[in-house]
Amino acid sequence: MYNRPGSQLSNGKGKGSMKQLAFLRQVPLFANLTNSELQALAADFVPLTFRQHETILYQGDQGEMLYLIQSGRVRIYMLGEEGQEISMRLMGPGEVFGELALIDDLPRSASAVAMEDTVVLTLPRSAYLDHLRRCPQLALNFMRTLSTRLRYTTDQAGSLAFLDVYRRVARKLLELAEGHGVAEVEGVRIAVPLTQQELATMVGATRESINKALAAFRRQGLIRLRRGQIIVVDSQALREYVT
Amino acid sequence: MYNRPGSQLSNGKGKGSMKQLAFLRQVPLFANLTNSELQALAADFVPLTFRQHETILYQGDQGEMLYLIQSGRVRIYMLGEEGQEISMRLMGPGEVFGELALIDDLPRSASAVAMEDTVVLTLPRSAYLDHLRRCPQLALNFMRTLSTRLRYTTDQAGSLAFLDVYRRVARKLLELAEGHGVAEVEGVRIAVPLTQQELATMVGATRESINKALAAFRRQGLIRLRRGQIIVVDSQALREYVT
DNA sequence: ATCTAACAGTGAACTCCCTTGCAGAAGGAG
DNA sequence: CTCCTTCTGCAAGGGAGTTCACTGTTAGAT
Repeated sequence: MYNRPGSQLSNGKGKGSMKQLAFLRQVPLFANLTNSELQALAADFVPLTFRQHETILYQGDQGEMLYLIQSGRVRIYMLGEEGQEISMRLMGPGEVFGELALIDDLPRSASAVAMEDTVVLTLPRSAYLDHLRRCPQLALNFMRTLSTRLRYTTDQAGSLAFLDVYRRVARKLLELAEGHGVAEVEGVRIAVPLTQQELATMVGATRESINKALAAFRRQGLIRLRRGQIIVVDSQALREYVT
Repeated sequence: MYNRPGSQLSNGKGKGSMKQLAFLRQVPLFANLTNSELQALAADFVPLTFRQHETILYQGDQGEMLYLIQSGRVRIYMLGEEGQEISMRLMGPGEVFGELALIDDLPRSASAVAMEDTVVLTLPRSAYLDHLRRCPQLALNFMRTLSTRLRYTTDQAGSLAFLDVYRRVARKLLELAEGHGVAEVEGVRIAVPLTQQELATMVGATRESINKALAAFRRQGLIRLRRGQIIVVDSQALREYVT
């Protein structure tokens, strides 16, 4: 775009475009795109803001948007027959959700809720398909994203089938520390406000079972607990526990 | 390459190409491709034959091939720490596996075994990537395939988390009847030789639990059992049971 | 400053399912 | 035909995890 003066970049949508572009460039889905491709994408994005605990999209709805998290955290979950939740994934900035419904045109398979105040960039279905058609690199990235997701989900199913609750909790803690952790003096703090109930939905167990597992890990000095906060002290020991 | 007349279609590999093309055309992954695109693909496929119970690929291996089932059935499964199996899916003619490793270059996440004598068409990684680049329709189809798989896997994880063994069995029976069933006088026969042990790995339970569930369903007249064969008599009642 | 709702911690009873163990039936190999 | 292996069918016992019931704690509202 820098070789096309007076671009549409500085129009209404494009506020803070330089920063925006820098952000988009580091999103895996948009890796290795040319400047003009990125700018074309950026022009179509519409930001939306959600408060903590607000629902972004509902399971069963028709899917018309792709969502990219700019800031905040989003939890994706499914609802069982009797209202039980199971969380499929927990996402942060740079991650994308809502893509499936765009491709196969089926209703949304899960709901999405903001865990904190969150800003998402939305891209309408038709625009996304357009870009996919025009930009082979984007298509390739998208396949890679889907592959990654597929491996992750498969893995999750595997751990539900193989592991007991304690191990599933340990595993999830490590995953959360890896993906949403910040290093501190005590250890790696999981930087998402997370109730035991929510953690329970992520490993497919009850809140009480999670409480027991966490208490055990705390007694062994593997983790430290604050209200709504978990600090992984000895990730090595946790890792060994899972094995 | 594909617009070069006197194509390499009728060379060594292309034996029975008319039939081959007809087969490829009905594979979802290759839907809506032009003749020349299909022929280009067909020229790169190499058929391989596997006997019943032979392993086609091993979890942990490096993935260099895409597999398309021409005839037979293939079961995909993962191995747990202590050698326990969990089956991820059961596939028949026209279905594709081994695609993930092609895209993200990671080791195979699961093993594949032939449930019957099976013929697969294999496509080398580089050839597939080539075709993906050249043929946008193929790329789109591939995304759709991945989407479908992702929904399926997510669903599986959900049922592991939500449902008890009886319901999981009922659900799996319906799915098998749908995907691999043949209509008969008694009901829909599941046309895959399937031991209770294998069924157990598909729902994440023990062989004994499966036996109990099947016996219960048989007593209620929902299914009929032969050795290695299951006939779904009352699929409606089964469906209601799951709910 | 107090009240209230949501969150965290724990124990007892119960339940589903796994484990263990065994016996009968069916199929393939010799 | 007979042996041996694999598959199927049960049942008692045990254990991991859920359900239920309750108390203590903390944040946020009034």
